[in-house]
Amino acid sequence: MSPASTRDKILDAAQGFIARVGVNAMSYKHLSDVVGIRKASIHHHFPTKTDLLLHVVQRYHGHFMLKLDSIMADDGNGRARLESYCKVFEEVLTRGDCTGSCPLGMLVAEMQTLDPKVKVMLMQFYKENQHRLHQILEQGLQDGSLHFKGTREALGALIFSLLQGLLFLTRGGGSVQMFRTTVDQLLVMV
Amino acid sequence: MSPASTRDKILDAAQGFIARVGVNAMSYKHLSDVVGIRKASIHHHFPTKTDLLLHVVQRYHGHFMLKLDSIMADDGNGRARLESYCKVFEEVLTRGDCTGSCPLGMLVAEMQTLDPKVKVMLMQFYKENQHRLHQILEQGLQDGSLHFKGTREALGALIFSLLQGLLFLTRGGGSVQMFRTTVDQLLVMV
DNA sequence: GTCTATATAGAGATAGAC
DNA sequence: GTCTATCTCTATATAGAC
Repeated sequence: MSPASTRDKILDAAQGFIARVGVNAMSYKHLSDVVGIRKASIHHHFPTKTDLLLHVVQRYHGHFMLKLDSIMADDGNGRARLESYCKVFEEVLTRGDCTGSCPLGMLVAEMQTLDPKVKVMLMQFYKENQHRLHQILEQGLQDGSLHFKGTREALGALIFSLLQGLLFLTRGGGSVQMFRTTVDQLLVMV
Repeated sequence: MSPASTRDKILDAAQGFIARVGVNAMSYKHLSDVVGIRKASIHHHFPTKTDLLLHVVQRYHGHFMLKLDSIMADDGNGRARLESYCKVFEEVLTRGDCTGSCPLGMLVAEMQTLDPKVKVMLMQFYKENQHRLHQILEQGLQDGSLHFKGTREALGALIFSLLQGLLFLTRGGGSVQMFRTTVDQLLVMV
């Protein structure tokens, strides 16, 4: 891996804390301890917590969408793409120390305490996920690899809610195995 | 409604804050403002935040299970009971100022920052929900009102994750309507 | 049970030297 | 860019009077 800049180290640390304990339990002191520089130096890179948050969200959003775009570019029918989509969420769980969830999901949970600018970005994340899911589900209907009653919209909302909920609950005593089992259950139902 | 004791008012206020903003964004000052007594008086009833948390969880757990038990006592087939089960979650959303989610779901999200005693109670809540769901799904299979592939366990985990995830995401720009639509989608798939 | 007052620690943030 | 030092505010929690 390429040597990360201090700025990136801070973003990495912040993203990890948010995923594990949430924004409101993360402090500049915590970041300072992990990154190895003083609090004031963190403030040099990100003057306020909202600044930091905006950049964490933006970066994560970008990386996540790149992954989804690569799924959409792959060969494969709708079902294969839906499986890949779920796999992206599983990787969120298995990467790192396995205690985290999706940092943006965590921020949605704490949304009432955030700057409106962050809220807007979080809603955009939701919207773009829905868009990709609609495409995948539509394709699956067309190529006959997916079968379901109801609308793409409703099933898309169901799938995204399920995956985010799973990430939350898995940390409460759950395991990657439980995550997989539940996703498999979804896949036998479509 | 019966006149609530100060103790109950504190628990009500705490539960509301947890559901809306989480434990880590809730302070004794906030509670003091809502209940109308001083911080020190809150400490008289609940010396530490963990004490308060334990009682909030215990009370909510009790009330929730009473509701589920009344569902299990009603007449009705498996499908009707599953609909009632989902309705209990919808009521969490529509009650009060509509910005909250399940306080225990929120605590699960913040689990890494909590006292181990609270964690144990949260896992118990999950376990008992799973137990009720297994019963409902089994009954639905027996009486022919529900049809699904896979196991009761996997579908139970899916349903609970979905409902908790929905409560989280609905607050991020969602509505009760979206909650209902998604639950309806679940119900046409079983 | 509720109050005032206080202790102690930590938060986010800024000024200015190097 | 990083540091020391400091400001201001808020957090949890306790002591002791009424």
